[in-house]
Amino acid sequence: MVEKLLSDDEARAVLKRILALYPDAKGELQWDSKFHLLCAVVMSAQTTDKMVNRVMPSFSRKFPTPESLATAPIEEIEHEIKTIGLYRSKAKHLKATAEILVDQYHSKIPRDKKKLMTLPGVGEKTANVVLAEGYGIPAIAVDTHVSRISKKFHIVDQKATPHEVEKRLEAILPKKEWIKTHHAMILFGRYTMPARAKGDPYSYLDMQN
DNA sequence: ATCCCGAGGG
DNA sequence: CCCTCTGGAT
Repeated sequence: MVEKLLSDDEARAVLKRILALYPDAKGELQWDSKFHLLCAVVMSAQTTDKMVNRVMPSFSRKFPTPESLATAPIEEIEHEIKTIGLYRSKAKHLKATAEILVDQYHSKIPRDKKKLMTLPGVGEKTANVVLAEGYGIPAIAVDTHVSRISKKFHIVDQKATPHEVEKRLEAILPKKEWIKTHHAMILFGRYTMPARAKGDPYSYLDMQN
């Protein structure tokens, strides 16, 4: 069967309504430096940010700088983040990323999407979060919520990749709206229309179909 | 396509 | 018990 996608205007109307529900949405990850922001976002894969926030204070004290993380024993890093899941690969990626930051970037966090994406554990979604949250650079990070919401409302095809979702959203929204719409979609997906939500998606928008 | 993986909610 | 959580590497 053929899937009917929303027009640009229809998609904008849905997104505008989501934004109206969460006009002041912001990222909920807690961080005190761009380095710790990067670490927190790497950790947040397939994990709630509540769990990440729970380990970040101790993590940040133990590993205040890229140098301290790069030289730490892998077991020590694993121990700090064990409760967030996927901890072995995340610990390995975090240490390797810290080593690259020290060796190639003077321990600074690159302000560049392609450079960010060369870091172990950093893909397009993570890079976009760091750019948007850390540097205020317009970007739409496509996570499970953004992807799910975009598909439920047929803003994109059901088999669209995260990259395709990102390009579609960026094409229909003015850059000024990218970051706040992204945040609104996250909170809408987390609190209003979670993965187990059933029935007509528009009923969650309080909007006529 | 498969693996990584603990914690929380239903 | 089963599903999901601001994914990325192989």
